[in-house]
Amino acid sequence: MSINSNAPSRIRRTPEESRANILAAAESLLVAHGPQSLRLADVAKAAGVANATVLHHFGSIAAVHQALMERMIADLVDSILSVEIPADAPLEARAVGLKTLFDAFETRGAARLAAWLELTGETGRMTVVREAVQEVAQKKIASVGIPADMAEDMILLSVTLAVGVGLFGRSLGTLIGKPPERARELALQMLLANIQRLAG
Amino acid sequence: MSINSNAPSRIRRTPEESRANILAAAESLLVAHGPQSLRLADVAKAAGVANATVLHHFGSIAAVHQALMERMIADLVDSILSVEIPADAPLEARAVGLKTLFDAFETRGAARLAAWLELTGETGRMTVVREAVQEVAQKKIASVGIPADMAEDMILLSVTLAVGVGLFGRSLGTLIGKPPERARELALQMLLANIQRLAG
DNA sequence: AACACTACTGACAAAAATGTCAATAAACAG
DNA sequence: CTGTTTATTGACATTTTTGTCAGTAGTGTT
Repeated sequence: MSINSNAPSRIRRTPEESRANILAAAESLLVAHGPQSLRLADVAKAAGVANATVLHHFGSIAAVHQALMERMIADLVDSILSVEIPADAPLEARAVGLKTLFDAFETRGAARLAAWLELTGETGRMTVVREAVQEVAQKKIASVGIPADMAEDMILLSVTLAVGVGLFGRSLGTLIGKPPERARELALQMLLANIQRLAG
Repeated sequence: MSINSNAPSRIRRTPEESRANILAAAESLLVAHGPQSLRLADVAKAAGVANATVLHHFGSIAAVHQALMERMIADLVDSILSVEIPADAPLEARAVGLKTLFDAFETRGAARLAAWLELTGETGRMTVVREAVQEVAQKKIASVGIPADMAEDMILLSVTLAVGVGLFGRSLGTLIGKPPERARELALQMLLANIQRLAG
């Protein structure tokens, strides 16, 4: 009846794999249960390793938090920079680009990351995001003929709204008896109409 | 040299005063330093009482959290219900009403409360808000001639955006090199333009 | 096969946070 | 002034969470 009699009693990973595994577990905990569930024991359990293993790779639970913030911010910056706006089709193209940006922030993970950073006062960590946003504003949106200044305003507005939608859209929608995606729909409609009003 | 020789060495309050004092301290902690600073010792220190005093009045620190949520939600509901829309002046009146609603949620305290509830999964507590929102949608906005359905959409959108602004507006604005109030300005502009587009 | 390296772990120690309790003192009634 | 009530508190106990350490077990090398 012995199954896998020669299976290793421990999984041994490279340090990079281990760190990645632990951070992935922590991220899903953050998204599913909030920051208060990022305790050492919870993270270790979710990652399927012993408490001591987490400390072996990160030194402290606070270091896990920091690494998680940085990892999620890096992901966010990547998706911001992936915004592409073809130079030919004018208005629809802008809409698509802004929608990509919106999507990047409206992701449950990103919205919760932002809330976490804000509530813990770690806003300073997001300076990386600033550079990404400015690059998109200047190089990509401006190339379509919108002044960088106005582009930055649009992005500021989009991101604020996107995070709001990502954090509260679903629960707020169902709270007042609407389908969960309603807030998202309305937000995108308003945002696109706003582009037309300002730049159209 | 003895100053106030017969001053009481302890302050003795009524139970209601004590609870109010503690909750006020907790609220300012929440707004200034986030939910993770709502520890027993921190709350007691901020309120100027001993740890045991907090427990005497609330039984547990979790009960303090619950009471704080309920108090802040009640305040929020009050300010929602204070939305008044005079029946005569049509469009500007709608704008003023929506702005009041926006302000109620954009308050730093309310936005942080919402984020706190969301991150801790206590969304269910906000059913009281639902009733307030629906009352405003039906009785007050609808009386100006906008269908309750559309009014609810507008409110959903306003609240989502307002919370986003309240939470991230300032730090996000300064992050990308704008004045801190910029996000708020832009949000209100867009919201009002949206009213005109849909109902004007 | 023997060895070195180190990721991994359980058992334990330390620290932090929460909660208990008996004693104290403010307010008030008689 | 005396007694009763109870909000308040310091000292202590308990629980929770984090961190340490010495030993174990995979993986690659000789």
